[in-house]
Amino acid sequence: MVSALALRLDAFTRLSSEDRAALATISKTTRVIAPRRDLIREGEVPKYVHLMLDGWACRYKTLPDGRRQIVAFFVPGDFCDLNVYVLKQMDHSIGAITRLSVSDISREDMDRLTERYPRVTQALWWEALVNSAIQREWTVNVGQRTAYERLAHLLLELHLRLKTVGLTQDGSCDFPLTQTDLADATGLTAVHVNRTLQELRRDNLIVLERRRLTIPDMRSLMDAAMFNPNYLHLDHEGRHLDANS
Amino acid sequence: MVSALALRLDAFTRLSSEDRAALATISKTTRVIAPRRDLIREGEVPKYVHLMLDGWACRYKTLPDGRRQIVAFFVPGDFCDLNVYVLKQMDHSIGAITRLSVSDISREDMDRLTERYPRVTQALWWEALVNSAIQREWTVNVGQRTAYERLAHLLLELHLRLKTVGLTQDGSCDFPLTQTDLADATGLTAVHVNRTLQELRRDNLIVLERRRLTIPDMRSLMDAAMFNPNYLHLDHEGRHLDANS
DNA sequence: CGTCTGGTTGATACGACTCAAATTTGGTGG
DNA sequence: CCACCAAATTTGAGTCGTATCAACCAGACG
Repeated sequence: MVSALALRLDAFTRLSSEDRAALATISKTTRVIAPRRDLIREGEVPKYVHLMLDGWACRYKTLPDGRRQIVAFFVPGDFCDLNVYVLKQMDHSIGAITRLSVSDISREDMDRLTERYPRVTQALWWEALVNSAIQREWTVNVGQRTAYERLAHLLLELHLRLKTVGLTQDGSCDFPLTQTDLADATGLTAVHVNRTLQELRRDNLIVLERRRLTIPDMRSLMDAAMFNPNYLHLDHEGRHLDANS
Repeated sequence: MVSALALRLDAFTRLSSEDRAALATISKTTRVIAPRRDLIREGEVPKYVHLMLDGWACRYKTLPDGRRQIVAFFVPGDFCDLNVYVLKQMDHSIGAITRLSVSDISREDMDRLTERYPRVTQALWWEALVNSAIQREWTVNVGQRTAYERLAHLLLELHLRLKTVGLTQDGSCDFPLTQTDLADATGLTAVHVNRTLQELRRDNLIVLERRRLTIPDMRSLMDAAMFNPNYLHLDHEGRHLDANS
């Protein structure tokens, strides 16, 4: 049995069999979290790197008066918190969207790995830098795009990310986010998200019902969203999937 | 003469004299860039890590129709592009705000350093993770805060960051951004930035004139902005400055 | 001095928000 | 299998924050 960690890292750097053997020795603990529960909260001290095995989660921040912004979504295969490396305390929370299964990797295990296996370090850098790039694109999204473009962009990003981990079937994928989740992620209200999704449906850009998203025509949705996939940096060695089609 | 790189890294990890000696052997080339010129553009291949020695710069992204979002500001002491490490091409551009002087560090020099000096690696991780944290806060800023809070928050962040590198005098600092820059960074229009700055002035929260910013009362401005400095992670070893007062 | 960039002001328009209620969906227990 | 409930979605009406467009002004600079 190949560890989930190895599977993940293998996607973007070429691990040697020695690398893979080393990886198999760690990340044995799998934890299950109920939907809508927090994995960790702002202010707490991070102890583990979390590797998402199944389910969706989000990173979010709240303002003193209760306003909430989701700043990232996590889907299976994502690393949750490289912060453990250096930062003393969490500046945000991580919450489960669906029922979640995660693998907790201790700081010690991480250190042991990276000291000995440069490719693992390389992979972690990739993960951190791509996450930064995604975060930048989100800033652009809420800063410049209209509600219509913004939602189109977010749906596309999630679909593409799911595709790279094999979680799409033709143009469709599971989509457990509520309209309130989408609102918190885009900086819109749930009411406006609702009306805007209706527009996207009317224009035949998306089919979204019963927790399932279908994108009938990737090209048109990309145009509507002004979506440029370059920020996902899918063009690294070890990546076999194509961002388009 | 201590290299700029050493000075920077020393701020958040404790470098040994051996570390410092190694650092002195690199980063000798200093480059000067004219104001409002680009250092590097989206689509180009990153070749160097840039260390900002003097002046201000910004990271920005543009949409096909010309809309522009500034996603980060760089002040002296900041690293511009750790991307060189793994990513194949730039997904954004970096432009000079003022006349700039930067130190270009080649990928090879970086690799040589990090392989031999773990503390340097540690420092780079810190840099990358804090940049991510700042990016998240920017997403919150444009996603949730009103124009008034948003500008207050941005001005505070920049002031605090300048303070940590010794570029403030009591409550004031140089402030070369135009209202158009502020607009691009906050997702507002220049006109609205103008009116909102007037409000902040009227409320005695800021003095901003002739490229100089003064914050008469840090506490009140922080309240107005709902500013929580935790995301800047100033509480690491090696950091002597206090975030408050 | 004329030109240019950055800042300021006014009038008007619109995208997104608010509040409130109705409807649908999905899960649960009898 | 149906009744019930809570959560999620949808609809409507009215408001507001911010955008737009168009001048105008001030200082910097050649």
